[in-house]
Amino acid sequence: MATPRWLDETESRAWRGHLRMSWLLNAAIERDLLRQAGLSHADYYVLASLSEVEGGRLRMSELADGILWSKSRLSHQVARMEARDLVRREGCAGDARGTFCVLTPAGRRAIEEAAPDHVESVRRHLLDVLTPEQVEALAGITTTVVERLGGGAHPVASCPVDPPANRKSTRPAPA
Amino acid sequence: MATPRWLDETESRAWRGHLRMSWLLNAAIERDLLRQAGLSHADYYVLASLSEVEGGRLRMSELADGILWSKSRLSHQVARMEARDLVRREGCAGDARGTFCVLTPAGRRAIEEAAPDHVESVRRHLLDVLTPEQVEALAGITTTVVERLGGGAHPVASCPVDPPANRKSTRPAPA
DNA sequence: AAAGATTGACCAGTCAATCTTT
DNA sequence: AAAGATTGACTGGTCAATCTTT
Repeated sequence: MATPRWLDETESRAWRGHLRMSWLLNAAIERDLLRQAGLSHADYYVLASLSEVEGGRLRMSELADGILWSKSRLSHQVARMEARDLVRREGCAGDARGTFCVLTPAGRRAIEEAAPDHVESVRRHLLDVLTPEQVEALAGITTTVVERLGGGAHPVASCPVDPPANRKSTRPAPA
Repeated sequence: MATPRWLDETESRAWRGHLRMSWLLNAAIERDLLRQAGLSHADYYVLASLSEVEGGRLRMSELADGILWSKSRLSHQVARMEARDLVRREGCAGDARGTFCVLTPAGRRAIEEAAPDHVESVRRHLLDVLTPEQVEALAGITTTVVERLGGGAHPVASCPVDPPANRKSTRPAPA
């Protein structure tokens, strides 16, 4: 086995920095979300995904693929959310194996109320701290890495972290 | 409440990209580490931190601060690792409240064997996929964000993800 | 047998309570 | 009372097994 190519100083800052940043960023945003909206990040992912599609309904597997979760994890999560009346499960006509996960009115309300603060939180902790060039660089970096890691198979319902519905809303495209 | 400033396309790519990248990267590296060395990422953090300090020993609180964990989490983790003979706990002369976490010979061996593959893994999934400019940009971005998030209070024992000891080793500075 | 989904047992992490030493 | 650390109960996630429909 050849002698390993250890990380140089910049590489080390990039890797360790990434680890710390992920950890701290996640903690900060989770904290904000919980305090302001009573939602976990996981809740938000699910609600946001549903809010972005026509009818607020998605097959369990589509939803799971979209947010890169295992079916099992999603089942557990949805069970809990169902108990809180944020989503509801419905059988799937045509393919009796399938199950739809559907946004309830309360779920819709929850995500729409949560979104503005959440976006603000993401800005405060990440985007507004960086220069526009850095934001662009981050977009490029993550796109490249994600493609390589096979997350390139893009999510059915786009990603989970957006503001609410892009559809019926009168809001400017929130992307 | 003012109308929220939704994310534009680049911002959205940066934020969602970060989320996906973190998730996928963590999964890939954890998988490699487990397969190649039988260690979890958490194990690696602890072992790496210890391997980087004189004597392979650190107070529990210092160790916890270094890797941004709660004392509670570290206690549980160390208890499990102690059972596997990777670390050992020792009382602290002088301050009887304190506890040292000490690398065992087996623990030292484990981290030293794991490190080369781990570094290779980090390169394969992240660093080698990026241009040198991107690596530098990532270092800059993460440094900025981490400082803002207060993780700026730098770790006592540096960060957790390095190759083994920088000290007695004959290796070129790996950090 | 494969796809869609759920379940239960188990493991890891969090939170609040506790204990000891300073 | 504060600092250092541990413990136990609870929550969330993983893995393997299961069940139904295709």
